[in-house]
Amino acid sequence: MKIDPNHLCILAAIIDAGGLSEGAVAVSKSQPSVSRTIAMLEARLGARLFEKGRRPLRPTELCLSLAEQGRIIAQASETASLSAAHYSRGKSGTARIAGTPIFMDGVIANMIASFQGAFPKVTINQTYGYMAELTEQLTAGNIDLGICPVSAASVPAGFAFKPLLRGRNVIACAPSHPLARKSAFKLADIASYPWIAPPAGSPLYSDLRGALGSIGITDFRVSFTGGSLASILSVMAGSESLTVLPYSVVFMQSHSKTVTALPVKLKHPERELGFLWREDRPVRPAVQRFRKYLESEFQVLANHIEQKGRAAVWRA
Amino acid sequence: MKIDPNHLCILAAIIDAGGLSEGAVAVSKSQPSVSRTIAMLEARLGARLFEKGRRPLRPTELCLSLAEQGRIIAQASETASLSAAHYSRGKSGTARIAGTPIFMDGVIANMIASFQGAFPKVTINQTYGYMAELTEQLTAGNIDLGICPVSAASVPAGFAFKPLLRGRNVIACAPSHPLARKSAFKLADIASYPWIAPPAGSPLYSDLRGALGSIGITDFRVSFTGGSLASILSVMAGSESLTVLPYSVVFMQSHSKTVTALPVKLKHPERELGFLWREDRPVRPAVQRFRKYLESEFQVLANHIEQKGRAAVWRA
DNA sequence: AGTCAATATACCCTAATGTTATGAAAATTG
DNA sequence: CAATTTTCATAACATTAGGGTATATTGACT
Repeated sequence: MKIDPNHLCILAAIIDAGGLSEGAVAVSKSQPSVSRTIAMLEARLGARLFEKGRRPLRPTELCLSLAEQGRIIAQASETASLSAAHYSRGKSGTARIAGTPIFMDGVIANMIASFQGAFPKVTINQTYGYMAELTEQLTAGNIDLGICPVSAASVPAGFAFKPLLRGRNVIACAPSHPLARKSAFKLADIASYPWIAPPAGSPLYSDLRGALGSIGITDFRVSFTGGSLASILSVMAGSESLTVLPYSVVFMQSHSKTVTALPVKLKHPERELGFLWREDRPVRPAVQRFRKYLESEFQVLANHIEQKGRAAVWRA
Repeated sequence: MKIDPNHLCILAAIIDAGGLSEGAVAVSKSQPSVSRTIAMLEARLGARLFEKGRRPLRPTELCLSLAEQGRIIAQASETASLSAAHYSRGKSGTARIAGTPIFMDGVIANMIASFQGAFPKVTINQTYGYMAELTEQLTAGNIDLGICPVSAASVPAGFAFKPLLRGRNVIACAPSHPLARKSAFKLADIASYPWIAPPAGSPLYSDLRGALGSIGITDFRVSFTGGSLASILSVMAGSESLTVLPYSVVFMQSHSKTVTALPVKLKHPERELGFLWREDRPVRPAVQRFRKYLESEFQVLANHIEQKGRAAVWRA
């Protein structure tokens, strides 16, 4: 015979509360309702659950063993409620994000770290990809959110885009670089250093030529290409190489003193870094939470960048 | 928000069974019923439990974590059902019995042992007492069943009595006793040995005089009195003492070769050993089970006693 | 594209559960 | 020990969650 788990919970509540009336309050039901529920349970079980004619209701041994299970059930039910609440407030769950490697490594990774500090039960699933892969993965439902530089005009149909940071590229080098230590230098000097090119196919790669062209440099030597941010920084630290990086990336690395920006005004790309997602997909709470978190982080970051950048890089 | 434990069970069933329809079968409900239950749950949670528009129904992560609890609940519910079934079949629970010490130790204890072998989850709560205490304890609800010699006529109002064994007392002694080794002896010889008297107040004590009187012995020396069965047997084994015991007790001890009965025909008491209980009290299944068990054991015992007794004791 | 199998909806109905008012009985207290 | 209080049970009634059958809908597969 199957016993309704609810009834077992009520049983446990009565016993733990020390009385039918108190138990009724504990499960927020009326006293008669609980009384009748017990009576029906007894009838179905064909056994008494409380000794007859005792006013401080005394449970039988059967009742006690059933209440044991009732407690377990109440506990599980409570846990379920909590995890549902957690989930729908975005405090647990999974957010699957993907983005361009340089940004993910140079900017987002830091934010993920602090996000995880605040919401440790949210699992972040991070992968890499450029625009084409991102739209593909979003459509396939493999990721929830893309993060990449997009020119607002080129957002594909069916996708939503929320800009976070305007694109500002800078010429980056190691802090120990000869040019970084000069207060002033000629643009022509720049061209003589070896260049690190971002991974082929990345938006940065095309930015590189455009940016240098904008300051009259068309001829330069590429000494290293295709690496991740980590390898770019390593190469840069051990050489006199230059490269073009988003200022946000340089800024985020500034505390580690591995990279700095030269005070050269480049032509900035039309693109803005932002979120990309399919607008026809429901947004899971954890994703929503993560998005909001990054948005506020980026707002702070954007201010800092604007101030520091104006002072140190495009002061010209 | 409180989640109905039943719904969590259903969730678990669906996932474990690998489909809504199979899950419905698993919880023995119709498919539409389960479908609607899920839909309502989703509405209340404000979150999807299964991904929309996927035919082999795919659970969301929230669903999985809820199902986890559902499994716990199903398990607890199952356990509760089982323990209820066990209980109402008398396979678990408690039986509180009390009886006269000599019978409890000499006869019932053995039966309890075998009963416990058959029903290990039934707790037997054994205490001692004579008629007066038994009726008192029964009325107070401290015990479920009394076991003692009662003359059918003297059953108090409100009590029920079920006879198990007619009273047959014998003269008992150690197997090594001089009289036990003789094939024949005069009754007068008996009187010369020291006597062990049963505990004062016990029915046996009054039986002692009556029985010996019936064979013409009125003058005898009491060397030991008041002990339990164990002490009586010990004293008897180490001396040439005689005593009067129920033949059932002597019979049950026969395998241990610590006591034997002299072939003397005594006047048997009017009383019969039997169960005593209050007929206005509901009988718990475990008590019922125990009672039935003892009844059948006693039936067998009664036959054995009748045969063996006729052959060895009251053959005269 | 058509078929099949799985899930969702519509509809009706029963039974469980809730509420308030009230009765009964055990426990407590003067 | 009678009066009172506390606690539980019952009655009567309203509501609705939840069950079933029949049927529509929709992914998935050939």
